[in-house]
Amino acid sequence: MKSEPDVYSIDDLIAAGGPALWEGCRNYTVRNFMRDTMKVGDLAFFYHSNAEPSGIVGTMKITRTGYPDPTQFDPTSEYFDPKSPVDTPRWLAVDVEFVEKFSRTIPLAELKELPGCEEMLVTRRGQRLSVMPVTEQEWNAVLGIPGLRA
DNA sequence: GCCAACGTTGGC
DNA sequence: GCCAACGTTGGC
Repeated sequence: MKSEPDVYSIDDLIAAGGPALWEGCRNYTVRNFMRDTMKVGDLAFFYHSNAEPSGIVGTMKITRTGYPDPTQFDPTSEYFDPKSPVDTPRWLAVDVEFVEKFSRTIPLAELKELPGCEEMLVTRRGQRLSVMPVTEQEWNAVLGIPGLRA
């Protein structure tokens, strides 16, 4: 799950001290992931995009899935969507809870070189989804990097 | 700041 | 329902 750290970083999630709304996704593929694929208890990587460097910074847990994103109905929110019907909300959100912050960022370039992550979606050229699935093999390959928990 | 990739919109 | 134009993402 990607977020620009200038907007919302893993430190912001830590500071939340508990489950936090993962809001503002306005892409139908991501919406469908939130609705159909993500389950309570699932683990996720926290990825900083548009960062220096961009990469994985830690992990979190999904604590609530696929419910209407309240920001779509909030005219004061930058994510307000006046075309979303109140009775059939167009956009969904999930709640996430901080699990772990790594000792360093794992940059995108390192992910591309990491054995077991050759097919990892986030490393694919042109891949712009803010939420995408990770295989167990990829998960284990990242967590197997020495020294992340130093 | 550039630009490739690709999702979305809207005319027809 | 096609597809060109447009907008956004996000690495570099």
